[in-house]
Formats: sequence, structure tokens, C-alpha cells
Amino acid sequence: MANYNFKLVEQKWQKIWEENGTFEAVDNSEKEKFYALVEFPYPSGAGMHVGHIKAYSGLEVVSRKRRLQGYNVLFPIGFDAYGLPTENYAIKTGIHPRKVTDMNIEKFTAQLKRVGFSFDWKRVIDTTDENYYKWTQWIFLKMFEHGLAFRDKTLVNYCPSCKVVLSNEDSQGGKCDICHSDVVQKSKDVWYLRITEYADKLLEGLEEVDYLPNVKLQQINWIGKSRGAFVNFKINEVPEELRIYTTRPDTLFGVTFMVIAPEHPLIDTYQEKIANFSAVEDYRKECAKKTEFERTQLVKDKTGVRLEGITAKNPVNGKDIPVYISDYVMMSYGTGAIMAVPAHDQRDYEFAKKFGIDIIEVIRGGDISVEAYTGDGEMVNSDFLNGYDNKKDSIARMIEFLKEKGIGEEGVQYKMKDWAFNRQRYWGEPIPIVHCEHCGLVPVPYEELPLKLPEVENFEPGQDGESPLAKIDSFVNCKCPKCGKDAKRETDTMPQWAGSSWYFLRYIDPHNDKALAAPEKLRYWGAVDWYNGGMEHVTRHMIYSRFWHRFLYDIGVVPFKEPYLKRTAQGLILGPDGVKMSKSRGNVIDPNEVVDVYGADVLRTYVLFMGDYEQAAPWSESSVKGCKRFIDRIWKLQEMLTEGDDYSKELSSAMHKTIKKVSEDIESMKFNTAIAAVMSLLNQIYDKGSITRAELRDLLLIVNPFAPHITEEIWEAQGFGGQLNAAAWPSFDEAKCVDESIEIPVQVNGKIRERIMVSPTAEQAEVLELVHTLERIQEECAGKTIVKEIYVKGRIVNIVVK
RNA sequence: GCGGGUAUGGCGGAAUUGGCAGACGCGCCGGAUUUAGGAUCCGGUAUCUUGCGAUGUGCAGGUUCAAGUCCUGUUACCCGCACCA
Repeated sequence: MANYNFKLVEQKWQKIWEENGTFEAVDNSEKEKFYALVEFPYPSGAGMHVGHIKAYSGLEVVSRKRRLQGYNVLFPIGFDAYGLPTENYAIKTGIHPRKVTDMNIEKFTAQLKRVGFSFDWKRVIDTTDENYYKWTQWIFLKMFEHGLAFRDKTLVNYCPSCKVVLSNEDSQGGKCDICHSDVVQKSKDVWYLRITEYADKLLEGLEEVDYLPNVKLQQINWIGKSRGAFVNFKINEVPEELRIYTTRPDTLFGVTFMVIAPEHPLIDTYQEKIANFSAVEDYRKECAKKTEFERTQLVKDKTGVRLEGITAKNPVNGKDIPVYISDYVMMSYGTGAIMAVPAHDQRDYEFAKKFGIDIIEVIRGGDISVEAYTGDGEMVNSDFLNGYDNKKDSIARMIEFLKEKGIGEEGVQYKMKDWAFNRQRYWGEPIPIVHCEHCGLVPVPYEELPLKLPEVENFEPGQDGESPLAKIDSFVNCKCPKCGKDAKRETDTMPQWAGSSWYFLRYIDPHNDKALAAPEKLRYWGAVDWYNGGMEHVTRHMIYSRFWHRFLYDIGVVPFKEPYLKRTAQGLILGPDGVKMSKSRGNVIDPNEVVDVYGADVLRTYVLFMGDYEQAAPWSESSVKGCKRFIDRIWKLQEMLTEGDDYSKELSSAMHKTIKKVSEDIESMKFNTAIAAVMSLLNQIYDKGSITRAELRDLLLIVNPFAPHITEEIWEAQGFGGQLNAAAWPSFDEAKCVDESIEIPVQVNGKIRERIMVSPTAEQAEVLELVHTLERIQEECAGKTIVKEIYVKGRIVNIVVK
């Protein structure tokens, strides 16, 4: 038999699938639906990465299996094409981003098709297509209408190199996510989306979805809900009260000072009351110079300045306490002011030690001469709380007390902040708002959407973070849609997260020009049944899109609450050197080359076989060859084919077991062991030297999701009828998975001394009887008392002797 | 600091959830085939030991007839978040 020519075969089937629309999803079919979603790629100039292949291969296998099982599968793909790399490339080369994007999408499409992914190519979306971003703008306007999109002047994270305002998410660690230069703080008028209003809904929604536990946890931590209390402290010298947030109202009797953030407005309001205002000013200037990074990352000595001339009163015991400013308190969390309890908070403790402030123990259990005690225990020095357990009763009693006296109340805080929703860049969705001197912020009328991105020559951002759009007079100058007078357009564009926040909805009805998707199609397809992607997207992208989706649900646009019913994540593919792939290290594997040399089926099989799907694993060229051998061995099965519409006696249980194993492992994403099971079966077939038609047929079916090309080819060559993709996934019989007799070990005192063949259904008495006839066991037991005899059915015998 | 994860042969990794540790693959060794190389096929391959046997899942204890798996303590590495009051 001729060697397997993967090049011809793979091309042949890819063409057939495309021409026949084999994998196109059917709207409103009678079949049960299954919506599988993978994170759509950013079409970069570098082309696809093997990481993309692994990310898509998981649900690709699940989707192909589900189709064979009779589901109507929606497995779409698209392109998240707005973003800085394309724009930067355009600036460098002078080629328009539209052109760059189209070229890259073409490249990605060709690569994806070469791998044989069973995407529905009729539903491809491109976030930069005006028919798509029309609806991104539409959702934005709906949010504006409902007060969820607003403008505010605040300090923003600003990247001086990229000249853009960054969200907190994009500037983690004080470094720009894109160019990694230091982020500085800058005051600017920016757009925000009020995601904090949805914090609780986003938390509650997690209860009804099936995400990996660590995915849920990361989202919970990201939202960062904490419960505590707001307490108002009187300031002796001025009428205004100082409001703080604390999670530990039980420790109020231990408050010996207060700290406010350097940016706290109280300082300016009452500067004439502050005796040492110039020293305070100096300290504030010093803090402003520090980047967010220095302020949060380089945690060393506590610094601060006391506000001379200002004292606060502890509301529970009336004691006067000093007020300091220090940069360990952030304006952006809570109220920008804290009550300091040095005995029970390490930061306050360090500050108190440095400034010589009293430390009063209110919870017993630690040694406050050494460090703050943050554990639980009995309350002391706390008046009406004395003797209570701080954890059990004190917090509730204190909150009760605060409410009664009108000095405070229960409160909730979130770490999550509102979403800074704009970029001063060209290659993004224009924000459809008009600034009118008379009417204020006026939305572009819905019927005028899409507000198209104008053609420009020069994509360089303006100085001071001005969008390139600001230079286009024909775009900027317009009439106010409300009063008709001269007005100016918003020139900022949306951040890259915008388009990806609702793309899964567009796949359901990608060509609709009346709505983002038709209601009946939304009802039929419903939520994404299974979403797979990278761990790096489980907070930002997923939280943003859950927020958008929940908003659309609340205003009645979509009929289901949560967008993703199940979420899994694949592990990274590391370079052959065991380190994350990067151009600079030169350890990047190009999937194209793998397809050229070994074929798509080998690439697909390898990325799933290389290790646990959810775990990182290094690339190994020689292991790829192992998968090549596996594929070739499947081809050669045809040489040992014998007639037979049944499984052979010898292979029957192996066939049933393998079908069971592969069926189950695919569902739990244990692709590596599924493939291993097929390899094992293959070894058994080779040992035997023959395979019946029935065996080959079912083997082809279970291998098909992994290696679709070769299995279709053999299916056709051996005349199993029609195309494999129209056949049905084989079933297995639990009863037939069992061997007639199995070998089990016999232990004496936990050490294996013999092995016996028994029927898997044999009872303990029967097995033990057999065991005692064994010479070796008799020797081991001779002269000793049998204490205990254990038989675990089908597993092991252990005899305990003394 | 807080949260999460990982640790098993020369390598990637399995292990029915407490029941034969090392499935499957790679690599390596030997054999067959081949003019040769490659490819392919067959056999072997945790460690120590000539053998009997003993040891072995980061480390130290414990529970159990039985522990990679459970409990206590501990170390290293990876990933998040990070002065969140």
C-alpha cells in the first residue's frame, strides 16, 4: 500500500468541507443545539502561533464529537481586529490599518483552514467591520442612555510613550501593558462605564455558571467585595466630619490616629486650619512625583506628615486623636481616609512605631510589643464589647451601636473600579457622542449608526494624548443632533475590549442589519454552552463581557442572564527550552511549518497529546514525530483489514473500553489520555495482526475529532458509506468493557508475592480459596497467624499475617 | 504579604480518586529488514543488587491491612493580586 500522502488528502477534504458547508450551523434546527466558543484571535502580522492551535483544538474536538452525536453545533470564529499593534504598524509603514487588518485576516483564515478546524466560515465576524461596530456603538449608546456611560475628570493612568490613557487593568504594576514603559498619573476628562454598579450582579451570576474553580475565584477576587462599616469621625476644629471605611469596626476602641490620602480634598478645604500646611504641601508634591508603581510596589518605610492644628474625636470613646496624611492610604479605595488601629493592623503598627503613637490592644491573643495581632480573640479595653469574641459578636454589636448613635453604618466596598472606556487612538470604534455647547453631551441618533471611522493620512496621536481623529476637521465639526447648532464630535475611540465584549452574540446572527441579533435566534442558540480560552482573559475580558451582557439582559435585548455557561482554559505551550515562547528568545514554533512537514492531523493530535490540556507543557519536535507515527499506523491498518461486521472476540472488550474512554475523556478535556487509549488499542491490533471492518469503522469515528482528514479518507477508501462526518458516534456497552478474566496481585503484609487470574465477578471466598492453594502464599503464611484477609473486587488481595 | 497551582524515570506525562506506581509517547539499548543512511517492524528500558531481594512519587512525621492519593509540619518553583483599610 502506498504511503499516506497527507498533503493531497488534507487539501482534498478541506475543499470538500468548504464546498459542502459541512460544518455550518443551522438556525432553529430540530436538533439539540450546542454552542462552543473559542476566544477569537487578534490578527497580528506575525500570523498564527501554536498557542492558537492548542486553544482551538480543544473545543474543535468536542464540536466534532458532538456533531457525530447528533447535535446542531455552532462553532464560530472571527477576528478581534482593533488594536494598537496594527495601528503602530500603520504608523511605521504608512499602510492603512484597514489594509493591514484585511491582509492579516486573510493570512489567519488561510492558516486556520489548513489545520482543518470545523468552524462555520459563513459566520465570520470582524470587529472593525462597520456592520459589526455599528452595534458596538449601539450598545454604548444604550449604556449612555441608562446612565452607565459617563464622563469624569480624574487622575488617569497615562502612558507617555503610547500617548494613551490606560485602564487599571492595562497598567498593572505601573507598566503599560502594550509598551511596558512607566505609567504616570495625569488629570483628564475621560469616559467611564459604570461597571461598579454591576459588581453584585456579576458576583451573583457566578453562582449559576460552571467555570473552573480558579476562574471563578479570580473573578471574585477581581471584583473584591468586602463588608465593613462607614464611620464618621468628628473633627474638633472644623464642622466637617471625616468619613472612613473599615472592615474591622470591632477594633474601634483601639483607634489612636487617623490617616488620609495625600489627595484627600479635606486638606485643601481647610488649609488655613493646618498649621504646618507648607510641610504638608511638600509631602503631597513628593507623593505626586511617585508613580503608582513606586507607591504600591516599593513597600518600605511608612512616610507621612501630621496635620498640625487638626484633631479628630474617636466617636466611641470621645478621645482626641491626631490626623496624618500618608501615601499608604489610597484616594481610590474606600473614602480615602482610614481609622488606624496599630495594635491590629500591621501597616498602622509600622506607622505608629515610626511616629511614636499609642498602641492599644483591644483583642487578646498576640504580643503587640512585637507586631500587630490580626487574629481573633477576646475583646479587651473596649467598654461594652469587653469579653466578647471579636469575630462572633463584636462587629454586629458595634454596627448596631454606630447606627443607634448615628455615627456610622454598614458598608460594602469593591476593589473593582469603573472602567475607563476610551483610547486616544485611531484604530478603534469612534465613540458616537457629540459635544454641544448648548445641550452638553448628545448621543448620535441610532439611525445614523454606524458612525464611521474617517479616512486619515496620518495615524500619529496628537500630543497630550489627543486622538488622531481630533485633527480631522471634517469629522470633528458637526451639527448638534438636538439643537442643530455647530458642535464637535467626541474624538476618542473605544478600548480594544469593546468589540470582544459582545461578539458571541453576533455569531448567532452575524448578518442582521436590523438588530445585533434577531430575538428568535437568540432564543434558539441561547448562551454559549462551553467557552474555552486563556487564563489571562478570565478577569478583564470575561468580566467586561459579562457586564455588557447582563446590561443587555436588563434592558431586554437578550433573553438569558449569563453569556457563558461553562468556562475552561488551556495551558500555555512553552518553547522547546521550557520557557514561554517569545520572538526575542527565538524559541517560537510556527504551526505552518509543522503542517508542511507532518500535516494538520499530526499537529492537531500533538498539541492535545503533549500533556494535560489545562497545564503548560514544552514543545518537543521528537514527540511530534511520535504523533506522525501514530497517524501513519492508522493508515496502515488498511493492510490488515478483514471482513467482519462485528468486533473480533479478542478485541471486543478493548474496543468497548476504548470507545468509553475516548467518549468520556473528550468531555473532561483529558485529550492526552484519550489519544493514549487509542494508541494502546492500536498496539493491540498490531499484535493481533488483523482488524475487522467493524473495528476499523468505529476506530475511525473515535479518532476523527483529532485527525479528521485521514479518517475521512480511509472511510471513503474502504467504502463505509457516505462521508464519515455524517455517521454516528459509536456507542459502547458497559458490560462488554469487562474482560473474562483479569490478573490481580496477591500481597502478604502489603508486599506482592504472587499474581492470579480470576474472573472479575468472582466473590471473596472463591478468590481467597484459590489464593491459599498457591505454594508461595502458603510459604509466606507458614507458622504465622492470619490476622486479616482483604479482597478488593477486581483489584487486589492482601493477607495480613503475624 | 494574600490567594491559587505544581513537585512522579533520562524527558513530556499516566494512575479507575485509598488498592499492582511509571499507562501512552519521546529518548536510549538490542534485534530484524536495508548496499548504506533513513523509514519500518519486533524486544527491552525506575533505581540498587550477579541473583534472592530491597528501595522508590520534593522533604520530615502520622493515619491505614494498603498512601503519589488522606492528616500535620516543611522546602522549592510557577502564576495571579498587592499598603484594598
